Amino acid sequence: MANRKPVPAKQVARILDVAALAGVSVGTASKALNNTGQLSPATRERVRRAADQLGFTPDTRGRALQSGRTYTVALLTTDSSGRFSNPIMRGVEDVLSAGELATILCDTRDDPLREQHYLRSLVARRVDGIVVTGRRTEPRPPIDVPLPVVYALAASTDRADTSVIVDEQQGAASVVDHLRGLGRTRIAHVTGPVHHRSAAERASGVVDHAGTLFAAGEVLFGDWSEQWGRQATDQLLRSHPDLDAITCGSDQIARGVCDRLRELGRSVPTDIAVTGYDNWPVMTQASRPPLTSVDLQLEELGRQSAQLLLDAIAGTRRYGTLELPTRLVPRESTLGT
Amino acid sequence: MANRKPVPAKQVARILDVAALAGVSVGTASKALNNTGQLSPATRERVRRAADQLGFTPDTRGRALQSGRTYTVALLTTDSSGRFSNPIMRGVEDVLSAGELATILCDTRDDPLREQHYLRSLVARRVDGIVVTGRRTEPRPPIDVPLPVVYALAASTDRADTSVIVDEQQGAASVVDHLRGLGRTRIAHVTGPVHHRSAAERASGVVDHAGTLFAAGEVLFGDWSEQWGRQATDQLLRSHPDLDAITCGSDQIARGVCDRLRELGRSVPTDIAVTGYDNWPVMTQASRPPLTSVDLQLEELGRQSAQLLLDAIAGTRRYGTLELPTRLVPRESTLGT
DNA sequence: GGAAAAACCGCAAACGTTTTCCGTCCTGAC
DNA sequence: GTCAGGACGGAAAACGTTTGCGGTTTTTCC
Repeated sequence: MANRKPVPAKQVARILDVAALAGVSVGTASKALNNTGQLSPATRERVRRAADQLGFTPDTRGRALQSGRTYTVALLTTDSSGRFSNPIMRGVEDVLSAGELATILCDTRDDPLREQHYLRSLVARRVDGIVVTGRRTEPRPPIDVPLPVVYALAASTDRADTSVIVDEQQGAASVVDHLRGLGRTRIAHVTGPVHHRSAAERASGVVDHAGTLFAAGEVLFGDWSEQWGRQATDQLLRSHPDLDAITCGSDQIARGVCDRLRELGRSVPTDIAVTGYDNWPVMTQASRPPLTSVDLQLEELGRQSAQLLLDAIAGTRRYGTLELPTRLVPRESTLGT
Repeated sequence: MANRKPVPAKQVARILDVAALAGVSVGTASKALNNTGQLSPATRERVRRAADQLGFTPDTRGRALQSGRTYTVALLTTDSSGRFSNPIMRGVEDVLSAGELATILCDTRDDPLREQHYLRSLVARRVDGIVVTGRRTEPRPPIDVPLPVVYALAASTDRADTSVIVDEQQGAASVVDHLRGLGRTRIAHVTGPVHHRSAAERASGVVDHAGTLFAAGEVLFGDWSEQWGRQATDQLLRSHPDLDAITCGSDQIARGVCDRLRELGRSVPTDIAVTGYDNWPVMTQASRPPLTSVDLQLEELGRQSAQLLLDAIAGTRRYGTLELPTRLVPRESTLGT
């Protein structure tokens, strides 16, 4: 880590250089490379050769200025951990990179000042559109920019905005259906803080869909930790010793439940089946036994969001909220070995 | 999700509009807004007012074309999970967003074709520079672009390139020092695959630095799972029943070790102290007891990388590899309660 | 062989900035 | 009253591309 040298001034080829080498005008060169206008096949080929020879790549800055589009979109997220925004980002990129769009990542860290800063910067850059996402599913106030926007995972509070979210009720229902199919008839539910929208929705989904199969009196709200899963297990077994299934609002809670049941000598799933939620591999795989869980299909959510954003950019905007289905992933914690 | 309306044609103000409103030429307007040239305070103020009134934000496209810089850099990563690249990204953003630079995220998913695709796109965009990172620490082949590049976490195989990596040896040594300070004298090490560079480096760091305190005969290589941690614990207790500390190459392994020790009725840390590595909160916090671990300081690594990239862009490039220190985070698994 | 039509290609404007250079006006000194 | 110099602001080029229009050449047809 010592010596310093000046960076050599790299000269990249411009279309002017290509045109000169091919012996044509820049306009002609442009047409040749973009397969537009009417040119003889011979000149087209000659220009292409020249471009190859010089390693020419058209400067998107010029193109952006001319076309009015930057072929850039931004992902604005509050989820620093990336637990949720990473899969969404992958889905978004999937769709966008096919269309030669690039994605700028802006992590607001839940700081309104940072958010404002980023928005100004993005508007200055004339990005083609913005995908807004978060780590929680509570609806959020819309952002105020003269650009197409799609809200992913957390809907906009303005119902007229375009939002794509997860159908939590359906996810919870699929868990209940799964357990019913396995003959379970006395179901409980343990989840996170009552004021978390996802906790509340998953809980009501389970309770509503289970009907008389819900045998635990009430849902146990706590936090998203394994610790709480263990504690809740004790509570449940004391108040309702005859349970044969415990559904959880997250994989962490479910893992705590499994751990505690094992410590108490109760077999999962023979005595009691356990289900998680989120399908977080690091939890579902490491749990003993591995957890049946609900996959949020966030990559698909990202893809859909990106597609809607592209539509909005193209001028055909869809208004309102789109709810996407989840996918149940059965594992040993309900199926056994 | 039904009706479709055409998006109204949003007209954003150009500097021409500002100039017209202020009654000056565009050149003058530019100077007024950028505090350059020599203008009377009165005109300067008049132009500013006009800009405010129109909500004018200068179009970075024009600026980029004129200045030769795009004020955009890319983070090229192979780490889809984001486990490592997320903190690095945060650090990078920290430094870059202060300079009004934006960060494009490119996830290659370990696919050389995708990587090529992204590189072409980035060169076409004339980004100012690229930070290359990965989820593993093995040195990687350099990328071939006419741009400043900094390699973060995984160094370039070309030693003349600029790389910023973690000093794994130092991290391992700090664990040993910690245990020695607590009076532990019979230390073992359990880690991941032998052909993983980070596993090998951490292992040799522990062995070399522990000297005669290393009492386990040899390092146990396996995989990065809790399962392996549990299994290795059995092996170790059989072969070396008198151990008083087990150091692990990852937090997952360490958690497995703790779980198994508890199942066997051995107290952590009274009987045996346990340490992890990576300081992954979801593991260190959830483990019983919480894990003493080594923090990789990835955010700092991101900041340093970004700073070196800025230097390179400015023309003062530093060649070679910079190794950053880690930070030991003591918790109950060595300290007790 | 001539005219009409088609094929081909160049010119110049346009996108939105910044910056250099130059002209005009004013001030003040002699 | 003239001139030098400074203060101020405008005109135009430059960045790199795309595209509409018009001009020139070639082909086609009678």
